[in-house]
Amino acid sequence: MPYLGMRATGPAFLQESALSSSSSIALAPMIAKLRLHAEVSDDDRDAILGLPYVFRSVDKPRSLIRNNRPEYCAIILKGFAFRHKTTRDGLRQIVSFHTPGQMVNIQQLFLKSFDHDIQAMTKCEVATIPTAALQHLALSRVSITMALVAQTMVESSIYRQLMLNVGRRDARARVAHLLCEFAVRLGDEGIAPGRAYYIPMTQQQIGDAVGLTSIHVNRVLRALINEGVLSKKGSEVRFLKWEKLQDIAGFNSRYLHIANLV
Amino acid sequence: MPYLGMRATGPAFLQESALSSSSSIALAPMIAKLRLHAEVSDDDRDAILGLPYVFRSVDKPRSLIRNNRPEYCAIILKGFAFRHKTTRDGLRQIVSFHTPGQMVNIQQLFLKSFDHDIQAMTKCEVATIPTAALQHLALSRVSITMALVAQTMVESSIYRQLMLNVGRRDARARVAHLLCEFAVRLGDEGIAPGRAYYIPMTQQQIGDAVGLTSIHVNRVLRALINEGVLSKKGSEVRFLKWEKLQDIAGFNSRYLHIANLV
DNA sequence: CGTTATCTTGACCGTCGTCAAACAGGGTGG
DNA sequence: CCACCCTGTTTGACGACGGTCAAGATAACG
Repeated sequence: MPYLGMRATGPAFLQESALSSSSSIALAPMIAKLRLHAEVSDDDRDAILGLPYVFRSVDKPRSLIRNNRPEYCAIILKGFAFRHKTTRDGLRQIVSFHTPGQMVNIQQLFLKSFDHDIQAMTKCEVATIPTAALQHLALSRVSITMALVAQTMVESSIYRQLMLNVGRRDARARVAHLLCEFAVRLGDEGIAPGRAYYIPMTQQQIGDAVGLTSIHVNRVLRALINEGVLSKKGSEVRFLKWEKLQDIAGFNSRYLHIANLV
Repeated sequence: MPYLGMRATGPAFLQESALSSSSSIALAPMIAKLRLHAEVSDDDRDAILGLPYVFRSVDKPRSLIRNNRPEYCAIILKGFAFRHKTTRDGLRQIVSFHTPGQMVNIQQLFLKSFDHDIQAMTKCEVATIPTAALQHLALSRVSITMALVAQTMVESSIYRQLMLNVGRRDARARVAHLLCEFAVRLGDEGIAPGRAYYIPMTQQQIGDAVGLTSIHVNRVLRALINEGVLSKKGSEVRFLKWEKLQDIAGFNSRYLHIANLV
């Protein structure tokens, strides 16, 4: 049975357990993310770190959230996840990717129903916070609400950019753009041509994100590799010609609203 | 020179003028929209109605906002507008449509830069509220903040749905889905087969919204009309076979989070 | 070491884009 | 009131980008 600071061992479900609110640094990634787009005072930080939560671990192909349990909000502490929707006949569209520190279902604080799903791309460590506690915090500390909202505003901006890609660019640019975004979101200090980035996406997932089949994603990636723009070994990607990749993608990081990049 | 409650006569720019905060019902559409997704108490309503604003009128192909003026937030009182981005080489993607009562640039309250544009689809009447006044209101009345955020959450949900359409459905379904969404957003009380809906979009705009060329949009619309699914005379659209249109689109209004529809 | 997921490649085909030209409609000015 | 735009719609011919199907090669994993 999971409890504060201890990994859940059973199936990847949130099991009932006593919640503690003693301050801990487990939620620190959340602070770091919030500070990318808003001011977070030390008081705010402490209030967040003092939130009650349950720690759990979710294995790869499983859902981070459960639609029938709106009373918990999930924060990724480690690993990657993606948000996706599906059509009636099973076609999937990935609409966003999530990295450590992000709260993946804030909308539960504001909307009644949850109409999509969030899956772990890698093994994930997740903190689950009771929605009620979060609501209380949001009401009592407006600055935290503002920071959370700023984060969702950035997510919206990323949605808009992805829409432009999927709707108006060709396959090559779409794939290149996705890689550019990942590179910038993962590497805080500029892109080094030789450095390896861990991008654990299957070609199927890339296709689902940019509206292509995995087969065509493969053709595009092969071409980029043959041209020496990037190299790839498993999930390790190296950006050999970063400028050229950005050019192919029509990429400009402005839409990510990362303060120290603008 | 525009002043409270009076139409601006000059070019469609916000001219400087004295701001009044005497309560007026001009902002009432905003209340109505907020109440679609959140509780708005009478006190909150009065606080919103008491906001200072400048009334102005924007003609069809012009921008509702000016990127260099983040100190004002715009609310549509009458008319339609759309939000769009463009690639380097001029390809346009419309990412959302906006109807009366919506604040089109709340993100200015949270993010520094504004990386896209909002244009009037029809002649629009707009109220422009000083960002500072709105910020003050948001800080002092958390419930209003919550209502505004709920609205942006719904907008995000619409983004995700559009992404699914553009990324994973064929042209026929995409166009049908766009029409379904408009019908539901415009008609509050269900879709009457004979009723005319005013949908003032060019086929070029439909294409820009769903990632198609205007030419192909035309082919799809022609087909739908020939099959008797809908009829169209100028901007007047009639949904003759509403069930069938929904079926073609794979449409389900859940993602719009309209309370009385769920 | 076997089993399964993922990647890779080729051949073929369809949806949708491109190009071009004609047509309708609504506003403006003579 | 008609001529004349300009914008938007409509249609056809043609081609390409990317999907589909199928099969084999690699890599991941228990």
